[in-house]
Amino acid sequence: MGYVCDFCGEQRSMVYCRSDAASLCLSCDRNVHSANALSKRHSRNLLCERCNSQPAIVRCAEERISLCQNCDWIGHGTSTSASTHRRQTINCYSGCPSASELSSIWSFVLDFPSRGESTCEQELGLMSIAENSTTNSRGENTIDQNASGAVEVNDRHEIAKSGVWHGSSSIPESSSLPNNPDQPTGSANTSLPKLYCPGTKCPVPYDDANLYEEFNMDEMDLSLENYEELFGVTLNNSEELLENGGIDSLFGTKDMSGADSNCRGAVASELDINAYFWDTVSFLCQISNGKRMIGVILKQEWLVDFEVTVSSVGLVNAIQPASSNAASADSMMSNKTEPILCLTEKQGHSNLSFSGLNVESTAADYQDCGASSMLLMGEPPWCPQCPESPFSSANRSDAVMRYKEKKKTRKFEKKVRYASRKARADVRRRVKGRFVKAGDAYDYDPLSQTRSF
DNA sequence: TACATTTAGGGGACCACAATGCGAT
DNA sequence: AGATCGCATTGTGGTCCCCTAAATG
Repeated sequence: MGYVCDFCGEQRSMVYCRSDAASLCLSCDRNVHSANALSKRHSRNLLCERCNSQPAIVRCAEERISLCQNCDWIGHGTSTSASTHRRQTINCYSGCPSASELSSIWSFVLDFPSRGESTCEQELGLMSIAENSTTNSRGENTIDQNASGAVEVNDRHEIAKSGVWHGSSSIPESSSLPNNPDQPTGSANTSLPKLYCPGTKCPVPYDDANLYEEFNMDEMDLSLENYEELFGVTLNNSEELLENGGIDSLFGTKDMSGADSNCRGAVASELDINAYFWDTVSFLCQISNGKRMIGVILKQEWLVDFEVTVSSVGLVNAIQPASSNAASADSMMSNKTEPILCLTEKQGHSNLSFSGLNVESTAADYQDCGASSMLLMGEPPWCPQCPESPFSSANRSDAVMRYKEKKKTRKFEKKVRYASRKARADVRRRVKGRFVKAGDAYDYDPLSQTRSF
């Protein structure tokens, strides 16, 4: 069962645009990405035919199916029989390629056995070249070009040229391959993620010391969507998070009954603290009434950010080592790799919501703690797990590997949550950058090449 | 070296309105 | 319990403006 186009909501989606974070049918892909020069530069790829949510990076010749990295690994990385399947790299593209262009990029593009019912394939052949196309003297549609004057096809050097490899091993990274003179420099999405086989095939063995060295809060993804991905456990119910030790067990904290009371001075009034981090997971927490604050501090760099972010609510004083405490500022700052869980509690009851899931929690769920005390303790962040903890070391290792993998492929492009809104904004007229009412005089029309005054 | 001025860069605010969320019916 | 309605909120991009840090005199 496929998914419908994010834009028209009617046609079956076939391509994925990372920039728009949208799955589009071919027709809408063309319409959306022909709007302006910038949108033409969006790198798109086929949609994974298995999960229908991620861009496909390989095509299995045996199964005749396009797969994203994850599905590829699931299908080929774990099965010895399937691991020998011939697979072909799927190149991404930008610009507004014609049907012939697309078929040249994806030789199999007109041969989707599992999508025969879709009308998009027909569109591929019938796709009209609209406003951006020209017709030559022979009445043939010419290929749309992007700002640089050419349809960009991003390949992956030699492996992409030959296009085929076998086995379950990782796709060779671009950097390990000879430079391809044809490769357009600076084109988007040229470095596809390295494939990992968690466990024995992981090219970088999990190493605790290395782990914390690699953590950099600056690169943390602030999305709770990572929960399942990172921990390998589905958070079916927010209560699960708070049961069995709740966040404490998740974070591997220990009893903080003897914690520095200075932390208790950190009180927020009405506030939303947006981000709480723990290693590979990040929480989006909303504190309903400022009764409780949770902070996780990983490294000095992030500590600074944390202070700045919530200084207005007084947490700075709480997480900074108090003068009365034996932990000096130096020791705090030198303890870069040790996360701190700082929980403050003003009242016994508060509402936490985790990404929309409201959680009723009681004071017993958390213990007051002191950041500086944590520092003194010097406990590693991954404290021994409770026996009943769902997060075994194996799961954790998997989570760490997933985190590392994601870290390598992470991009900091602006995420567009609603492609339809973006499309609307892209064509909306403005005055000095500001949207103006329809019908009002404007000085900038995104749809026109030149400004109108 | 200390201070004042200039320059460069970053980030937030602003705008309209369709999409979305959510409570009430 | 599900459907419908109506109101409030959200999110989108280009430009301007303010603030801070760095550079210069």
